[in-house]
Amino acid sequence: MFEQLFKSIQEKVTLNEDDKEVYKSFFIPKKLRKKQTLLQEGDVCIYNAFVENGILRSFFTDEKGNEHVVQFAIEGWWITDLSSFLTKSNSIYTIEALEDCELLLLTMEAREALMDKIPMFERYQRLLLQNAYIANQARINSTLTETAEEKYIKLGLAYPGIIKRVPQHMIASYLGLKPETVSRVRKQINTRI
Amino acid sequence: MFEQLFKSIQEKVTLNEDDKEVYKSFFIPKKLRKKQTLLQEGDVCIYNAFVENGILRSFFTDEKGNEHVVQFAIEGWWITDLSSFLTKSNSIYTIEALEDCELLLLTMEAREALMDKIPMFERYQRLLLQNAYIANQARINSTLTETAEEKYIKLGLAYPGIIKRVPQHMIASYLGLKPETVSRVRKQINTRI
DNA sequence: AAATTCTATTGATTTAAGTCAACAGAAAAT
DNA sequence: ATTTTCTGTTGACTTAAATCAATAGAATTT
Repeated sequence: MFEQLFKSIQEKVTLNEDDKEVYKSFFIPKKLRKKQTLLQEGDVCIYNAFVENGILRSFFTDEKGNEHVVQFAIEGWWITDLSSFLTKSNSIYTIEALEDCELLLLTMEAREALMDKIPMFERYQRLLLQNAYIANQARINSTLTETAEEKYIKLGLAYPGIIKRVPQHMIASYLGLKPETVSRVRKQINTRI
Repeated sequence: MFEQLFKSIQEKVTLNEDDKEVYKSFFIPKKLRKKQTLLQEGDVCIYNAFVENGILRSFFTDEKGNEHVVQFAIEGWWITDLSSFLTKSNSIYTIEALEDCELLLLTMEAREALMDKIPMFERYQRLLLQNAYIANQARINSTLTETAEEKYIKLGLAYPGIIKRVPQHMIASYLGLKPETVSRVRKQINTRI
């Protein structure tokens, strides 16, 4: 159950056997069936979730009633509404399992206690946040400069696993495109090969 | 010279008089004239800059030769290319003064030493990063859901100081719009009043 | 003071992506 | 097994914003 988590931590900071037991005592294992939610729009996001297995998305609904996918998270990734989690404000996002999932959950209290006990965990968290910030910056640049086709191709290159496992209309939503547009982009790409 | 910095720190964490002297010894004061750059595309970004006075922008140039404004920074804000700064990679961004500026610069070594000496500075930095991450998330959502007019109006509401001090075509660039579009949006808004 | 560059506006036209609608195979639910 | 829902495709048409081009006042530079 903790393989992916320890792998992720070891990629960024040192991790010894004693630490592992501490980690095990702070995370809450949780299974989620496909279509079940970890967070509902309007609720406070009380968990920072690590994905051991499966895939989830976070999304919000705009005033016109359209859903917008904000993030996908597969094995080895974290997912939460950071704003709601940190400030205990009501979330505008829903986090939903797209497949059956195995998660490891961390409450704010557990997170802080863990940072106290294992300083390297604080560094790990900071590195994650830095990477997430840089990735978001790249995503903004992408939406501002690329055509529909470029966006789709780059996503496929960066995260082939996600494009294969997620319905196409959710990929479209993540890219800020309509399903019809993604369908046409794919057709276009295929006829060029 | 340090008023804005101390004000910013005090808004987030505790700050005593001894700390102030430590801070003063680590930051490098730097004046920049309008149009001078703190970072040139292709160079490694070796400074994390705090703006005491003035206004700057960071931007990049895409393959088609179009400039895209990534960030503005006014008094009390930080600006850097975080990716280049952290990984010592060559930056794709240029950081340029839009007015004469007074900056306080922090090298990576000074930043780490400061975090060592003043643990509260690490917390302050983490809080800044969290806020920046949340703001970027909101910006992504905005570009995916809002019309040109909504983007312009919201920017004006959120940062009236920036819209007043920066040429309109840079506002357009920041919003992912063309100058002509912003001009038309403004006309539209005015005729409705 | 004159020349040059920068900035913003407006009009005419184009275009990338959106919208609306119909269809059909795949997957899930009963 | 057979409805029902989900998912992806395609065609016809619309639209928001981009593009191209001309203009002119403001700000800088010389």
